[in-house]
Amino acid sequence: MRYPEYKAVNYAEIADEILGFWKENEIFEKSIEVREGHPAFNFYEGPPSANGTPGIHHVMARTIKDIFCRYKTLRGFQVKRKGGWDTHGLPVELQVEKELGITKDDIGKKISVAEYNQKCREAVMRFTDIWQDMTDKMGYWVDMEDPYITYKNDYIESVWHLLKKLYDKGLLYKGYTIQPYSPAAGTGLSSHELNQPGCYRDVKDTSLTAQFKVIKNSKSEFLFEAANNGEVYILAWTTTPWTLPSNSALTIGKNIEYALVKTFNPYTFLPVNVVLAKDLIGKYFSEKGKDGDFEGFEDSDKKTFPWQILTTFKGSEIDGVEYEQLMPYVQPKSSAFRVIIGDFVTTEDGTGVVHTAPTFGADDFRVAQQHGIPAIMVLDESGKEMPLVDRKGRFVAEVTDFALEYVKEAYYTELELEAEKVKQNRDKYLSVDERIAIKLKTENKAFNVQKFDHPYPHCWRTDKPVLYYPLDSWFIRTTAAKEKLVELNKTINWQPESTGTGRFGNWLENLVDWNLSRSRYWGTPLPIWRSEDDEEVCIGSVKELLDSVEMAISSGKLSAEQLEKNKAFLANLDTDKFDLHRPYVDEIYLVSTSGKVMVREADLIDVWFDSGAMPYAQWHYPFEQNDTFGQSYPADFISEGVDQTRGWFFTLHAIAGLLFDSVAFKNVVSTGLVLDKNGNKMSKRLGNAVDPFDTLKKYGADPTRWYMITNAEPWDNLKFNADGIQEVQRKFFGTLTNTYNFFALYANLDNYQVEQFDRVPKEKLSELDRWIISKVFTLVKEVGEEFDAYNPTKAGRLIQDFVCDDLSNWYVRLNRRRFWQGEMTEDKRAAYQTLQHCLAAVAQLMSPIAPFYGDWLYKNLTDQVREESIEKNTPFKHQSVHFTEWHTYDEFWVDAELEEAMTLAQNICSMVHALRKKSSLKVRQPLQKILIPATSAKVKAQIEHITSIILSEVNVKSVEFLDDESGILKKKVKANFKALGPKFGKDMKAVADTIQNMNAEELKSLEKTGSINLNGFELALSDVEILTEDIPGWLVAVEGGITVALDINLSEELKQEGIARDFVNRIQNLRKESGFEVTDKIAIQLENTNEEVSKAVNNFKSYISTEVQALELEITDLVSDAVEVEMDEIKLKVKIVVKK
RNA sequence: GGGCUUGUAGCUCAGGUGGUUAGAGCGUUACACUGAUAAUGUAAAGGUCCCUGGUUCGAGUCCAGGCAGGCCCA
Repeated sequence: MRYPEYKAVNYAEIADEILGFWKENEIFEKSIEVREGHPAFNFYEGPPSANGTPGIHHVMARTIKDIFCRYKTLRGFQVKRKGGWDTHGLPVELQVEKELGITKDDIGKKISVAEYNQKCREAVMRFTDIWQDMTDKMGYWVDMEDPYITYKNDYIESVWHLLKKLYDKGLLYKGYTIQPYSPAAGTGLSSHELNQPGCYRDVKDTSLTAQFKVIKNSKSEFLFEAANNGEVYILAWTTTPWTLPSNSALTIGKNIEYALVKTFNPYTFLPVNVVLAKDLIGKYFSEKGKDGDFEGFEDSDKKTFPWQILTTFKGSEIDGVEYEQLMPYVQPKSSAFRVIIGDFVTTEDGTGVVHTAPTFGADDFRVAQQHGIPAIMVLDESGKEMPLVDRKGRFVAEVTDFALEYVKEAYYTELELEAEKVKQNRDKYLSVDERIAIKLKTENKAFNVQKFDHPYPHCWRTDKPVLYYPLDSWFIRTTAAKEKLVELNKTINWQPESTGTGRFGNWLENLVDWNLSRSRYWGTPLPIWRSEDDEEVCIGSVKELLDSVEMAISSGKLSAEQLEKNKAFLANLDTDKFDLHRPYVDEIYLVSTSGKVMVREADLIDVWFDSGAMPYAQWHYPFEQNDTFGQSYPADFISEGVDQTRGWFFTLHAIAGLLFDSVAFKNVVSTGLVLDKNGNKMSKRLGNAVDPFDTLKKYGADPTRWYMITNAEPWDNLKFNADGIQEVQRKFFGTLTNTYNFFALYANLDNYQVEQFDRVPKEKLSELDRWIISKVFTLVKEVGEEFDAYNPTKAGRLIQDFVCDDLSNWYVRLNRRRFWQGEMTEDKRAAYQTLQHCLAAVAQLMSPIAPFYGDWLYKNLTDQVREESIEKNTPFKHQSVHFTEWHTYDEFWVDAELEEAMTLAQNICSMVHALRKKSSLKVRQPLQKILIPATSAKVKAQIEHITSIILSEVNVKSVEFLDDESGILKKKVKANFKALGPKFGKDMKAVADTIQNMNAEELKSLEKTGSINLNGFELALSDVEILTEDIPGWLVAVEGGITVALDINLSEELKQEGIARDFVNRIQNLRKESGFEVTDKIAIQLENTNEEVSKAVNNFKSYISTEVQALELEITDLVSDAVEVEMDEIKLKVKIVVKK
């Protein structure tokens, strides 16, 4: 047997078998070797973290990566893919803490930093085996033998090198971010700590709506005009009045509707004009006072405040309007006090205007930075900038009225409160907030003051309220390169495009500096050492570090203990204890040029920097393998989830743009989420997560991959439903396997072997052969285009449609006879060659998506000619489909006319089937003819080409064309709106009516001359569609401009043939039931029970005999041991025996 | 709250540049085929194209505003 035949296939077993073949023969390694010397296609693997087990979404993500790497290999590129592991970061720490039952506070107490980090190091690689296993089983090719690992010293060294380069360019600096801070504990809190239960508590604070006085200039003029040159104020609300001395901007929403309202200040009763969001007017003004009496207010009881809307406008119209500083204790360094636009402004409470103090709010800080607004700062005793509140939570001396007072009452002890009360000379202590409110009220700067209940975060250690406070942080000055990053992004091919222009593009447009600092333990340490006098050094390599340590040791400036620590560090050099992590690097003491001791800045860096550094650090650039780096940079292709847009995609882009003036990747596919079948997010907690191993085992990798890719475009979310995989199995893989089996069955019987040289020439192929080959070439072209455009979904769907519709359902079905009948003729060889060609092409085209099955199919088809092919250097010389070169595209074989004609044939057959159905004429009953009105010479010619196909498919004797002159045709005319639209526009209805009512004469004239003028409309032939229909006495179907009429009259001859065919059918069934071999010859005896049947059998004796391979066919009066067979209403008695 | 994205048949999805009758597969129902047969074919039923406005002779498609789901950010 040349071609393996399969009874039932199990796709998981195929995958296992091929996986074994790959491993044994090192197919992956060879797929790279065979492209040695070819151009490289660079792929970067985004490192997963192995501290958790892989999920089904990883199968999805990795399938995408695999597809394009395999595709590019087929296209002749060498595609190296180095794997990697992301090993640092908070999730690892949290996992370790959970396992050890400790919290961050215990680190350094219950467990040493060294032990803790050791635990992290172990935990993070714990599941690598499982990952490896999944990688194998899903058929993802990536080099896991020699992956990059972000915690390795070499990797860290490369990261340090990059940081140093940034430092040298002045792009790495120490600044601050606004973080939750507990003045009582003197420490910052992570958002994780803030989310502990019980941290948010309801408190009653003084809330204040302040009046910010607008300065009149060109931007604000329209407000003053509307206010008749009265004073204009912008209202802004805050629950933290103590931040008002630090105000430097007002933030509004660009699309929010604001109003200018004329009224009186409720405390000073002075006339004012105030700006606030229109939707919030109801919160400040009573309905009673609307358009009230302004004149009489002075003399009224002043309980009802009249108000009136003077004008309304969008936020964008007051963008940039300037105002006077509200509490001018400290002046900013540059121009401030402007209205700016922010995306976080709401109209849920307040005034729709946010008082912005960059030192005390994260939003405030960000939006101020984006708009170049300075923070209000003072200098401390050492000359460093600090906010108006110190680290203990007290106002600085410059805020004279409240100097050294705590901004929150809760920070005072009982005793201190008592003392303050005395100092204030009041019955009751009034908080800073309350006294600020009083002060502003008297200055005509407060519009509303009231108590306000709201949840506020508290420190879990001290139970005292938290402040949002600027804390030291290291930053990368990404804003300095914003323009460049935006420009570079425009050269990247994003799939889908909207992620690049929208999500990523907008992110770049609103870029803020990258906060690199993390106050943690397990991560890449920031390689910066600082002295107390702010002398600092950034270390860019291990050698530099060692040199610096040596210098420090010999400087004589270190204490005995420091000296000892340094020596201990050096002692570990060249041992496996040498480690660039904490705590070891913390125990290194360097000495500055001026002779001061420098200690390491305690921060770790953002893990995203680790992964963004992989193009360089994976090769230990620039310390090793600089050539490899150079050749593999930048990446041609990367792919990760869309959630990485601001993660890995950004960090790759930022580092490349800042340091290398380059993109890091040229093409990127961002993939959507894998949801459960109901569209819910998968989570282990909810138990709706799909286990990838179960899925791969149950359905096989190929159908799973195929399903994921063809069901939805990868950037859409996928509703994962295993039923869908089953459908793919049945529909696509089942059909393809059947088609192969069909080929194998007959090829083996005929002893047919793939012919690579002696191809039957094109002109000797049948129409169907030429058609399917034309289809294959078209398919090759289109699939290639889709893969090139990084759209695997469309590629897969094209392949699937070809296999199911064109190859199996049309080509094979219509050609079965050629395979099973007769000797090996040229025509039969042509059929084998054609089918083999199609199957081999499909094996290759599908192999990027279904790598196991593609290889399996390829091997089944070609293993037998491997040696000969190697000898003669032909395409099938390759051991695996993954080494082959992409199917050539040759116009010579493409015949668009024929493809069109065949579509016509398919439509006509479908219509005839429908007609038969209507009159219950089964296909076995031959009919005399079909009539097709030939509306054009072209259609007629096309149909003539494929007549025989139609006739045999629908079992009709002949096709006749009807031409115009016959007079049988009734024509109908329809408007062609597409053509008429541009010509007649508004008159469309009238024109359509005119066309509808055209009479036969007019239509004839239009057809003859090509134009006609009706009701003043000049119509061309192309402006209408002419249809024919209704042929009296015939069954007629009309579809897409083609009309088919079926003659349903049955002659005696046709009836008999129908019976003969039925008879053949029953005999074939009998053969099969009796278990005869396909090749067995038989003898038939039929009992003469029905005259009509006997007559038909007699008349069609030779036809029947050929069909059922009967050597004898006898009709007798009595057949012993006959079997009873039903044929419609007739009961037959027949007997068949094998005849040797 | 902002950015991006999705919404078409019971389910999963197609529907360049607007064109009057919106398609496919699965599922359902009916029928057919029976030398690919634990396959296969044909047909039918099934639609408020998320909603409301607008532009247009004409909107699933373009515009505006909503609603609902998702992701990221806050």
